[in-house]
Amino acid sequence: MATIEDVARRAGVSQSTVSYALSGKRPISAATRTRIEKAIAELGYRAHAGARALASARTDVIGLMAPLRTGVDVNVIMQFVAGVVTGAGRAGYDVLMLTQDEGSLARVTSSSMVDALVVMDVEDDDARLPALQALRQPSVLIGLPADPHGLSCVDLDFTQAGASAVRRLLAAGHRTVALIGSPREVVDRHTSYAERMTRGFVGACEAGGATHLVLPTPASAAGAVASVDTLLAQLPDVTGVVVHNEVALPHVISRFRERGRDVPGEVSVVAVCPENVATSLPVPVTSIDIPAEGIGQIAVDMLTALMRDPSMAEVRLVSPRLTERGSVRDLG
Amino acid sequence: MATIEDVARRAGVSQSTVSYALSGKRPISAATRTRIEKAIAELGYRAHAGARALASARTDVIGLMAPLRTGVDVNVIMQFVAGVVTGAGRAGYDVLMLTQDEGSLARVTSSSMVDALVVMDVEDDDARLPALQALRQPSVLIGLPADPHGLSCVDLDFTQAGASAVRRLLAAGHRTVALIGSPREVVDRHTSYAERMTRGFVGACEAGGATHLVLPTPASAAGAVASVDTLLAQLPDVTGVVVHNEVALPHVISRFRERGRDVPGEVSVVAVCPENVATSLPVPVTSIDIPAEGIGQIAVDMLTALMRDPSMAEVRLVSPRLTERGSVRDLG
DNA sequence: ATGAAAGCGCTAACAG
DNA sequence: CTGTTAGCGCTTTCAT
Repeated sequence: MATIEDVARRAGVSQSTVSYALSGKRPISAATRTRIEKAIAELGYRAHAGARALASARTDVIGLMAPLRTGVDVNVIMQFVAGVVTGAGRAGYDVLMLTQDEGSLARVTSSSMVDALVVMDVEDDDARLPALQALRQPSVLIGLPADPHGLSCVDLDFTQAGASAVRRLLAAGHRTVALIGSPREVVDRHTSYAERMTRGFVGACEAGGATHLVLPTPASAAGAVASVDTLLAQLPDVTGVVVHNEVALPHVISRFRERGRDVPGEVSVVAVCPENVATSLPVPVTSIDIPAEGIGQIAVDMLTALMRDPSMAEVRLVSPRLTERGSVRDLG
Repeated sequence: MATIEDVARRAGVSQSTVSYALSGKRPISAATRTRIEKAIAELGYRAHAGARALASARTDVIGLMAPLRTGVDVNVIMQFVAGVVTGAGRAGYDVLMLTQDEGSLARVTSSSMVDALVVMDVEDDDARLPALQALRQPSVLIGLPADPHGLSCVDLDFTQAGASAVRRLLAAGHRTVALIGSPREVVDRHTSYAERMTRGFVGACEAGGATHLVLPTPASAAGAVASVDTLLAQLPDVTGVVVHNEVALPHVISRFRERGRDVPGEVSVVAVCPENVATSLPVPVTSIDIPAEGIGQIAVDMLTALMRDPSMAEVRLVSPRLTERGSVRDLG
């Protein structure tokens, strides 16, 4: 591998001139710049990342802690990851994947492997928050803990999403509604989005005087079937359902039909899921989009802002937008 | 951040002694070792990754090129990624996520950001192969190109899987069968697993004298419905179906039922998908498991072997295993 | 506008 | 068993 010294020699300049030509941190005459660029091209030179990191105390790498575990919706996760990776690429960063364990956080930060962190799957009272806050490197959470500890956060406003879905059903005249939500294990570890979704749902139901039921549901066809059956047993006159469980969604709809309740004839459905899921079902479903890829990119933007100015911490909640696709029937 | 020199001073030894104590590359007396460990603990010392990489020419980072694009099955992808990340963690490596573009490959290798590479979503005649082969860093492909170019490869033996699924149906007396396969765009770019699956399927059908049809199918409910309808139109007396499309699978089954063909009463199904997908459907499905996570880990094992001895290149095809779950009916 | 040179923190030869 | 020291390749002052 060619070094910066090889380039300098070939271009007939000093190392520092090459370095400055590369970084643009001081003016270089057009003639010199041309010779340097030529030498770089001829040698196929690329700065050694380790050497650069050692000298500059920057790695241009972002750590990404993503839940590679079950229960969470892999499809949504992948979209977040894709957003972070492409956003990072655009900003000149690479992405180091970290596992969920506490140890990897300390390891990559204290060995200076990463300049910053994106943390997903945040719990309401997340154990990692104090550690993150104490770090030299800035971090952005995808999710919203009960107490952000001064950390930057970004997420869809799930409270609003839950409320908005309910209000859509109420406006259509529905008075008995249910939430088919995240799997029990996700709820049990107080994952931020599940809590907020439930709060928004319940709050709007109570405000609107609607009879309601919340059903944590496994991310599987069998789980969806079981939840629908439970729902029909406990709330036989249910007419409106909010589904915040991408895997269950199609099976929820087909189970209602198997049980003789047409969608949207007898039961109206509002989903909270990525747009591509809502549109690729046999029947298009009215939904609130989870703009996962966009949020991933916003997370990176916030991170670069923080690296420029560490005082820029903020909480950003993306407002939900409901798209009509005809799966809600007006009882009016 | 504490440096190795801080540790050395505090322990009353030289830098190199600390370094050797850490690497275990030469014997250290118990007493010294204890003092060093104490100093490390007290200072919370961690070696600077960049400095280490510069001095040792190793980063302990593996690059992972995964398809964050549509068409491929995100669920399966995530399982591969999870396998690579956990396998890497176990072997003492971190994982750098790379996007699919040609450029990122050259960038991370020539700047010495990674020691080795795992490449997913390999196409039959993949454009990246010559570049990979020319690299200083070893690489392992998940998938099997037409010509491996001397590179290491690992994958499920999809040819066998396709053949085995067909033979199961033939053994049960089925004579008219179809393959509901990967999306058109995946097939069109000659993705290795899709090609091999089709070959195995068609080969076994021809060998067994079965009437057959191959239907590339979008990874969506709507796509599944369309494929079933097409199938019933073109091959009305079909009795056996092989499904190699995880997203479509549940919708294929329910569409058959909607069209009056019970599964497995009228139509038998063999799926090729991860085990958790086959078992979490309303009706368990006889399937050939794609051991994605295991293959990801094997890829890392092969990589560490290659780093020890670059001449260890090999192609490993994991033999498919069919698990009965009752979705194939014996026609006697 | 350019050069010389001092580190950045670690590893691994070389020397005992 | 331990210490001394020469780099690894780059960035960035300090000079000019």
